[in-house]
Amino acid sequence: MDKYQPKNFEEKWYQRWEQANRFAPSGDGTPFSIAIPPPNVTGTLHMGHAFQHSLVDSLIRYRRMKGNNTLWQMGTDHAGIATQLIVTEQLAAEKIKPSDLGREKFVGKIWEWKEKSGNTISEQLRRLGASLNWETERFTLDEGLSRAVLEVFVSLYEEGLIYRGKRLVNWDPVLKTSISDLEVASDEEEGHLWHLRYPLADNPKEFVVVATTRPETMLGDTAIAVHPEDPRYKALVGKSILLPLTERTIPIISDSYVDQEFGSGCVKITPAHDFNDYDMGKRHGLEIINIFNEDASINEQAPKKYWGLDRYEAREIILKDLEDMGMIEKVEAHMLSVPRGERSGVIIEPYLSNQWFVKTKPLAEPAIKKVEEGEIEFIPKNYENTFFVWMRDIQDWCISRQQWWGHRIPAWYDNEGKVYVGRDEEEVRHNNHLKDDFFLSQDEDVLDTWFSSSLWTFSTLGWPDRTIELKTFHPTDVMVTGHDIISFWVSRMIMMALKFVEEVPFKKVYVTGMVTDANGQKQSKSKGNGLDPLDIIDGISLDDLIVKRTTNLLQPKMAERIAQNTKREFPNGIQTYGTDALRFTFYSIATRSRTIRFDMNRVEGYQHFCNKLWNAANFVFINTIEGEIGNGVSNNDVIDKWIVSELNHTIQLVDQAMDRYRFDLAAKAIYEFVWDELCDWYLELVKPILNNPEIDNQLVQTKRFTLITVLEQTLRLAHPFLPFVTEELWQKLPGKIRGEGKTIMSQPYPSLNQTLIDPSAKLDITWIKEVVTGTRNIRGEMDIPHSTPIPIIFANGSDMDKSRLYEFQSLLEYLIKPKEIQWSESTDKQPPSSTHLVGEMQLLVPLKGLINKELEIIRLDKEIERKINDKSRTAKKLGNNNFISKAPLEVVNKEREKLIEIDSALTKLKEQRLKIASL
RNA sequence: AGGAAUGUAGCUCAGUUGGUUAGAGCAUCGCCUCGACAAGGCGAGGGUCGUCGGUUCGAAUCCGACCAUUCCUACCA
Repeated sequence: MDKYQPKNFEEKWYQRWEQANRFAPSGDGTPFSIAIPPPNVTGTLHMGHAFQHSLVDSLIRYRRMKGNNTLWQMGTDHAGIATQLIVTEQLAAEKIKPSDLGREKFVGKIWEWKEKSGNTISEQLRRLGASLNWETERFTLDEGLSRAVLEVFVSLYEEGLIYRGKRLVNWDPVLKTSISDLEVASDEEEGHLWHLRYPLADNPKEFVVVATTRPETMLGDTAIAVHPEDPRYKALVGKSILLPLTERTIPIISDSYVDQEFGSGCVKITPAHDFNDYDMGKRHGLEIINIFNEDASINEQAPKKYWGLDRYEAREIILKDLEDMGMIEKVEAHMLSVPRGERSGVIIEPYLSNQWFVKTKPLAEPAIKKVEEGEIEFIPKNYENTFFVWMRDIQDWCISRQQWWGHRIPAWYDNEGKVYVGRDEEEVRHNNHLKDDFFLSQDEDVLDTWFSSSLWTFSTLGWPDRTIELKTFHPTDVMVTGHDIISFWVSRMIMMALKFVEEVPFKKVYVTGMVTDANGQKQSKSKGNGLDPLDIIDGISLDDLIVKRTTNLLQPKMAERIAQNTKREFPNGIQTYGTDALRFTFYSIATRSRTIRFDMNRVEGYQHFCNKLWNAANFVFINTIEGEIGNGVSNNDVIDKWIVSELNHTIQLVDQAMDRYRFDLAAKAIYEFVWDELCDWYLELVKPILNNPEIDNQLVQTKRFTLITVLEQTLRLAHPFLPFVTEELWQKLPGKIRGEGKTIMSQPYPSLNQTLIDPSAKLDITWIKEVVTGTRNIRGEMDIPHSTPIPIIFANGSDMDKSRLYEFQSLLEYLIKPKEIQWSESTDKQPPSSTHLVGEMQLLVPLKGLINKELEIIRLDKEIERKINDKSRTAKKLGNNNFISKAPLEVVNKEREKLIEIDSALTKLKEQRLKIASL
C-alpha cells in the first residue's frame, strides 16, 4: 500500500459522493436539519468558517449514519454592502463610477461578478468535505427568497411593525448609506479636546467655554447646556450666546445629562450630529440644523465660506478662524472612542435622513420568552446572557440602505410623497384604486442584508409556501455560529421565525469560540494574519503566502510588516496537511473556551494521527489479505475481548461527547483508542499469533476476523471526523466485511453493545501492560537496547500472577524480548537485580553484565523517594481524626489500603537498595 | 462605567457532581532501524493549578477580594 497521501484521494471521494447524491436527505428516520449560516456569495472561506463548518459536518455525518433523515441546507448571502463595495472598487480600476452605469447596469455587473466568483466558496466547502445538500442550494436574492422578503415586509408594514421616519442614523459618508448600530465598531483613538469661547449675547465681552472633540459641528449648534445644579452656570440658564462664525443666537439650557466634571462643565448641543444631543434637542424643542451633505461635506446651512468643504478640511479652517478671533481657550490631548464603519473603515456620522425601521420590541418579547423557557438552548449556556442583554434593550432596527444591490424596498411614492406598500406596483395600484397613469415611483433603497438572512431557516425551505420540506425540517435542530453574530442574526432569526412560522428556528444554538492566530490576535485581512484553510490543506510556499497576504490591502503601508511577520511565523511556508488533519485539529480545539489559538503544530500532530491510522490499516490488510478471515464464531481470547471492550467503551465516549457538543472529547476518545490501545497494544499483542505458523489455524482466523472487524468499526466511528481517510481505507476492506454498502458515509454508525464491555479482560491486559512497561522502564533507564535479550525473574507473585504468566508467557516473550523468564516463589537467593514492582510481584533483571550498580541505585532512590512522599501524604490524612470520622468510609478505607501497599513496596525497594549497595 | 469570560508544564489545551501521585499533544533530553508506521518505537525530565483569604476532614474544582488578559454593551461633549 502507498504511503498516506491525502491529496491522492480526498477530492476524488467528494466528487463521488456528490455525484451519487449522498448528501440529500433520505430514509424515514427522525429528521435532523441544520441551516448553514449563509456565507457571502463573493467571499472566501476563512478559518472561522472552516472551523464551524467542520463541526457541523461531523454532526451531520454522525446523524446521517445514525439513520436520521438528514439535511444540511446550503445557501449563500448577497452581502449587500460588501459585495457592492468589491464591484465598485473593480470598476474604479477601469475608471468607471457606478453612477456612470446607472442602477440597472451596475446591478448587472454585480450579477456577472457573482456568477464568476460565486462558486469560490462552494468549492472551498467541498474541499472541506462539507456534506451539504447542493441540490436545494439557495441564494438570498433568488426568486423564492425574494418572495419571502416581500411577504414579510408587506405583512409587517400592514401590522405597523415597519415604518418610515426621519431619524438620526449611523451614516457612512463614503458608502453614502445608513448602516445599523451593529455595523459600527468604536475604538479608542487619540484626538483633541478643544475649549471654545462662546460670547454671551447680552455681554459679548464675556464668554462661556465649551469643550468639544468635533469643533466643525459647532456650525450646527442650536444650544449650549449646563447642569441645573452647577453653581458656576446657574445664573446663565435662560440667557443666550452668540454662536461664533454664524449669525445665530442660541439659548443656554439646563439638563441633568451634562456632566459637571467633564471639560468645562458646559456642552455645545448639535442635535443633527450627535445621538445624545438629538435626544436632548427633542427634550428641549431645539432647532435641528443639519450642516452636512451625504458625503459629510459642509452644506448650505452653514456660512457660505465653508460650503463644500470636507468635514476635516472644515475643521482646520474653522479652528483657524476661531483662533484668529481669540475664541480658543485651550487645546488638550484627549482619547476618544471613534466609530468607524465595519466595511469602509471611515468615521461614521450620525446623520438625519429618511429611513425604514422595524419596530422590534413586540417581536423581541416572544423571542426572549422562548429562550427563557428553554425551548431554545444556548451552548455554552452563558451566551444566553448576551442574548438577553441585547434583546431586553433592543432598539428599532434601521433596515433601509442607500445601495443598489439587494432587495429593493417594496414601497412607492406619489407626487405628494404619499407612501404605498405592496408586493409589486400592480398590487399597490389595485389595492389603492390608482389608475395606470397615476404617477408612482419606487423607493430607491434596498433592505439590510440581515433582513433576508433573518428569514433563512424557513425561507430556504420554501416559505411562504407550506412545503413538505418546511414541515419536515423546520425547526432546524441546531445553529452553529460565532458569538459575534448572536445579535446580528441569531436573535433576528428567532424573532422572525416566531412571527411568521410560529415556531422557533432552531432548538439549540452552539456558539463556537473565535479562531485567532498563534498570538491570540483576531485574524483579519488588514492585519495580514489570516489563513486560508485551503493553504493548510494543500500547502503554500512562503512567497505565495506573502503575496496573498499583502495584495489588495486597504493600507498598503502595512505590507512590509505583514511580510516580516509572515516570514517569522512560517519560514518554510505551510506544508500539505490534507483536509482530514485540518478537520481533526478543529474538533480537538473545539473546547468551551471563547478564543481558540490556532496552532499549526497541532495540525501536524493530527496529520501524524491520520498517518498512524493509515499504517495500522495497512498492517491489518497485510495480515488478512491472504489467509481465511474467520466467520466471527467466537473462540475469542482475552485479548480480542479486551480490544472489543475498549472499542465499545470508545463508542460510548463518542456518543456522550456528541450529545454534549464536546467535539474535543469525541476526537480525544478516538485518538486515544486508535493510537494508545489499538496500535500500541492490540496490534503488538496479535503479532506473535499471526506470524506463528505453528498456531492453530482456527485461532489465527479468529484473530484476523477481530482485527478486521475492529478496524472496520473504527473507520465508521471516525468517519464524521475524518471523512476522507476513513472512506479510502474502508473501500479497501474485503466486500465480505464491508457488506453491500457503496460508501462508508451511508453505513450505520457503530453503537454501544454493553455486553461486550469486559472489565476482567481489561484487568488481564492491564497486568500485561504493567509487566511490559516495568521491564521497558528498566531497559530505558539502563539504556539496554531492545535487541539485547535480558534475563528476567518474576518473584514473589501471587497465584493470579502465576496463572497470568502461564497464560501470557509467549506473548510476554515476544514483547519483552527476554533471554528467559523464570518464576520464583520468593525473592530470597536471587542474584543482585534491577527491580520493578507490579503489585506484590517483583520483576527482577539481574545486573550481571548488563547493569551498572550506581545507575540502579539512583533509579531505586528515585522510586523510594516517590514512595516516601506518597506515604507521608497518606499517613498524614489517616493521622487526622477529623478525616477518619468525617470522610466517607470508602474514602478512608481506600487510604488505608493505599498505606499498606506503599509500606510493602517501600520495604521491598529498601531491601533491594541495601542488597545492591552491599555489592 | 457596567456585564461576561479566561488564567493549569516552555507552547496549545483537557481535567464531569470537591476524594489515589493534576493529564494529553507539541517541544526538550536519552536509547532504538525490532517486517504496519522515523509522519515511527521505548524511556525520562518538566507544574506552589494567577495571587491572597474563606468554606471543608479534604479545593485546580465551591465562595470572596485582588491582579492580569480578552470580549461585549454603553459611552463624557
